[in-house]
Order: sequence, then C-alpha cells, then structure tokens
Amino acid sequence: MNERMVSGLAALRSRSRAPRADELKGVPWLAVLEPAHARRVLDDLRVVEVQAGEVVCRVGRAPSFWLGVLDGLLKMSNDTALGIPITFTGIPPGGWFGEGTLLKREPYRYNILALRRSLVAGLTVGTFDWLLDHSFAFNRFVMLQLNERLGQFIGAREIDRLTQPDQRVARSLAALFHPTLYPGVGRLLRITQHELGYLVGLSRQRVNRSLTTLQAQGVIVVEYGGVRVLDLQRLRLYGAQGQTPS
DNA sequence: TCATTAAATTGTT
DNA sequence: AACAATTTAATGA
Repeated sequence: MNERMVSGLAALRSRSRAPRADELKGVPWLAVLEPAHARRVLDDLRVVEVQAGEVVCRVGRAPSFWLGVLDGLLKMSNDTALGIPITFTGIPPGGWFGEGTLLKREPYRYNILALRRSLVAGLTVGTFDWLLDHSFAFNRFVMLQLNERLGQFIGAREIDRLTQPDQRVARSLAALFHPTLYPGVGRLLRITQHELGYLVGLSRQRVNRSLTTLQAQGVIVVEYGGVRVLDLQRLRLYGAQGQTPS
C-alpha cells in the first residue's frame, strides 16, 4: 500500500553510496575472504537506505544483486499472484539473501519489503559469480547458508501449521535469532511488537501477551523496542513434545 | 550536562 | 481501535 515508484534495486543503482568502515563489520562473509578477494568486494559493494514500507525486490524481477541487511528489518514473503501468502520470514541485520536466484539465474521468487528504515547492502551479480569462481571460502559460506536456510524454510512451514499463538511467536522469534544466518542479531533483537505481529500474523496485542508469557518462563526478556533471548534452545523447542513448560 | 518536548513503543481494555 | 503509561530521541539552554 505504501509502495514507491523506485524499487530498492533501482535505488541501489541510483542513490547508493559506498559503505563506511563500521558498516562493513556487519558483513559476516567479508572476514573469511583473502585480501585480494576482499579488495574486489570493497570496490563493488554499495549500500542504500530504504524507508519503512519500501519494496527492496519484487517477484519476477531479474536479479542483479546479492543483498544483505546491515541495519533494520526486512520482510520476505512469497505471496503468489493468487493472493495466498504462504511464508513470511523476517530478515534481521547480518542476513544475506538472493543467492538461490542468482545461482539459477531466475527471476526473484520473493517480495522483500522493509518493515522499518533499514540499511541494505548489495553485491553485483558479476562480483558474486567472480567470487564463486575464485574463492573457496566464499563457496563454503554460500553452501552453509543455503543449507541453513533450507532448514529454516522447513521450520517455517511447521510454524504455519501451529495453532497456538505462543508457539508461533516463539518459533518465529527463534528463527530470527539464528546465529549463522543472522549473526548481526546477537542476543538482542531489535524488533517492535507491532513488527513481530506483522511477521507472525498475529495482532500486536496477542504478541504482547505471548511475549509476556515467554518472559515469565524465563526464555526471553522483553525490552523497549526489542527482545533479548535467554535460552535459545527452549525458544526453538517451545511447545514441542517432551518439553515441560516450567 | 541537564531539562523540556515530541515521538515511538508498550501494556491494557 | 483506543487509551494511558513508559521509554527514547531530539532540542536547546
């Protein structure tokens, strides 16, 4: 409803800038590269600030960037033309996405929009391919990421079937705290209860109740504008068989 | 640095 | 959807 004429990808071409040194610390795979490879990346990497509600990439567009979240929060959905949104996934800081479509040279299969003002980084497809051809470390990173994401999507389908709000909130939160996919999150996830409700598909009020419940059980701590995880394992397994909600 | 104000977020109905 | 309470961010002295 609040879409711009300029998509985020076009914005990455037009109003992007080079990343600052402190922003590069939010690029987890940069540290694994050899100096020569990293230099080429630094030459290519661009960042752009997107506003809340702005579309970063849209289904059907030809992929031209590998994209990462340096700050903020994005929402990925694969809602089809039939109007049935199947899977929602939040992408917090440290998350990189789009490698699947880049590898297959297919159009994007997802809509990505910013839930809040965010800083998005982009690596051009040419440099992405070049890294795959030249860096074992980069290949390992991408392979690991694809594997982890596969597990997360399977988990997302289970979340869709869960009926208990507390379970849905717990699992969705746990997915956002994924240390490999989203290393930028750490133990404190910056997300409002409104945003979480939008991701999980619940009202803000219901999310608030679930968060209160989870906090009472010592799994998380609810903070202003964020959630701190105390026990990621229990958050992941919340409501599963054999789990005693103490 | 501190006080004031506006805006955002939370907790509740 | 609406309300009050709380927290943060911004502003200026």
